[in-house]
Amino acid sequence: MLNRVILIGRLTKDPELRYTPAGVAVTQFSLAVDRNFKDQNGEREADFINIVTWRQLAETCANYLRKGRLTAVEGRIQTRNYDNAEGKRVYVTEVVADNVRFLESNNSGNREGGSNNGGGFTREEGSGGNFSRGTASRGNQDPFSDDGKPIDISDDDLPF
Amino acid sequence: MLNRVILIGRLTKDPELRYTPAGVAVTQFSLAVDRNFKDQNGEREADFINIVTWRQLAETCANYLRKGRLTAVEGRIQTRNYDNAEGKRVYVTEVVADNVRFLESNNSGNREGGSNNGGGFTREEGSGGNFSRGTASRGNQDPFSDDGKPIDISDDDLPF
Amino acid sequence: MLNRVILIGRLTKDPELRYTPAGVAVTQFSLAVDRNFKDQNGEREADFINIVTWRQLAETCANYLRKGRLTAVEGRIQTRNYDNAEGKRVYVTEVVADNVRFLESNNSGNREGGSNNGGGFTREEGSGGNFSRGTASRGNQDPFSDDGKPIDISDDDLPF
Amino acid sequence: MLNRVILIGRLTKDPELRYTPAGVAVTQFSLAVDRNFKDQNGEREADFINIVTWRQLAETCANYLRKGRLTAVEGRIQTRNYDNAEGKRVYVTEVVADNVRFLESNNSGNREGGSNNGGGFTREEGSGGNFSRGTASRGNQDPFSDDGKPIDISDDDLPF
DNA sequence: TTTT
DNA sequence: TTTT
Repeated sequence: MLNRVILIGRLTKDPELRYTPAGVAVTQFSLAVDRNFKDQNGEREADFINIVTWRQLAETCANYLRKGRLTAVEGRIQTRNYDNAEGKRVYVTEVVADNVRFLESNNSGNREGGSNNGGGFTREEGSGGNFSRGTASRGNQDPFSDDGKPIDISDDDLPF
Repeated sequence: MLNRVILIGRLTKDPELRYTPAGVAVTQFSLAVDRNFKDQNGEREADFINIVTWRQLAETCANYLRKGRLTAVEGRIQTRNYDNAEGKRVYVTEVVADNVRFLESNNSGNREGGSNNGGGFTREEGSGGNFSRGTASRGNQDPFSDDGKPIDISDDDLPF
Repeated sequence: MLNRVILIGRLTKDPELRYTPAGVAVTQFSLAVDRNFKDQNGEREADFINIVTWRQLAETCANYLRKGRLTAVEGRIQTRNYDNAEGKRVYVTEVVADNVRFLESNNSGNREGGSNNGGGFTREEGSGGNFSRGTASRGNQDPFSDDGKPIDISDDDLPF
Repeated sequence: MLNRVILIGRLTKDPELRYTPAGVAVTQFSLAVDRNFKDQNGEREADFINIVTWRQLAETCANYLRKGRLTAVEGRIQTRNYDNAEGKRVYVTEVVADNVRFLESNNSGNREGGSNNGGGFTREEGSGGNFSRGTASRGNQDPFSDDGKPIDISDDDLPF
């Protein structure tokens, strides 16, 4: 049907890049999104929302996002469940992102070092996908290039 | 910061209306949102997303939504956690709705009986809120009347 | 950067399907979206929003949407301008849709005749696109299949 | 029905604050939103989208937004029309914002001078609105305080 | 009438 | 140029 989410918040940690057995890149991170209102103690709370990205977008996120960075995420809510070690069913709700925007430059001398002059963005690529797999280095002069959409990866591929 | 969700799906059950100790109405339901793609078996899966509504919107949802109804929901993602009976921390992710749209009329002879000629909607009221509490009956001839962020300014007022 | 629109409203007329000189399908229609508030006379006004769809999505819209149908549209706002016959510059703002959802079935005995059991949808396909061109007949048993995104068509292609 | 827009872009000029005859503040500005794809010449174009804000939000925008600032806007598409000096009907499509987020601090020594440590935001207040009118000075130590749709209910109130 |  |  229709399922659309747009968030702006800050990463609670550096993103984690993994690969499925089939070599597909997956990056996860959590976004702290401050609420627009204060609680009864006058404190502004936040929602901590788990984000998942796939393939090229996963690699770009792993390369350019860092803890604390202000970031915009567009995607859809996904629910899934699995049985944990104790045999109990665990329900997971997360946002599968297909568009991520870096709202702050990487000016600190971290490994990427790049200065992104005013907001990089990246979208999940089309399904025709000759995307690089099995490696986090894109060797692309402009990490914020563009593209389309889709998802042809089964949940069975998930490494988590 | 910014946190916006828009969903269209069908209720998996009738909604559940409760009241807080302070008498505030809360309605919960789950929306099945079909995915736009098929899994590896060619099956179209769905995401099951928990929705929470408060106050007058909660009462309207309890009165007019039913299992299976096609429904649009607008709101924000909320995360919270609590310790369950076994002392384990449970993490919850849900959508707090502030706008719900009934996309199908209640034509079947159920208790509401109302025919909503082409799509009712309802919005959460402002915070000033002298909302009715402690009762599910609104006694309003048109449940799909107004709401929310009105703008009581005529176009004639425009300085441009 | 980021540019996302989601609308639910009713078509003010039947959609219009055209083709660019290069044979690319384009469908336009206008959506009447009722406002959530009433004006100073107690009347509920509407916004009339122009929608454009391309390629396969254009053909599906032309085939299945009709005047008055309740429809959900997801896309982005586009602005463009051109000089009209009198040499005056005209500014256009419209929504380029990449996801359209038919919220009402085609139950009346119109040419499509199809009953869409509870909400069809369709998304713009990926760029790999071997989409049919030059014809409005899709000959597809399921018009509500899925797909990805992109747009590799220049504005010069526009037939309007 | 449903009408939601979310944009991230840069102001093309300083915002313009005006007042209606009744003394209601209105601020207008235009947002340049870069497209996610390049045109046939390999150039990245932008959409130039007109934004309108009302009342307190208008005054905050006038005080804190400046040309070139990266800004997030949430609102709805509005269409209206009027007859111009030559008696020709002019059609206008614009976004009425109810939530604006300043994604860059005002670090340059401009009149506001404020450093907004990581993103200010502001929401349109509820309709109950005893908003200040007829003046642009808010006299508020923190212009990025809260507002909008608060929920004054503690988690302890939850019946589940 | 367009921003970095 | 506007829908139910």
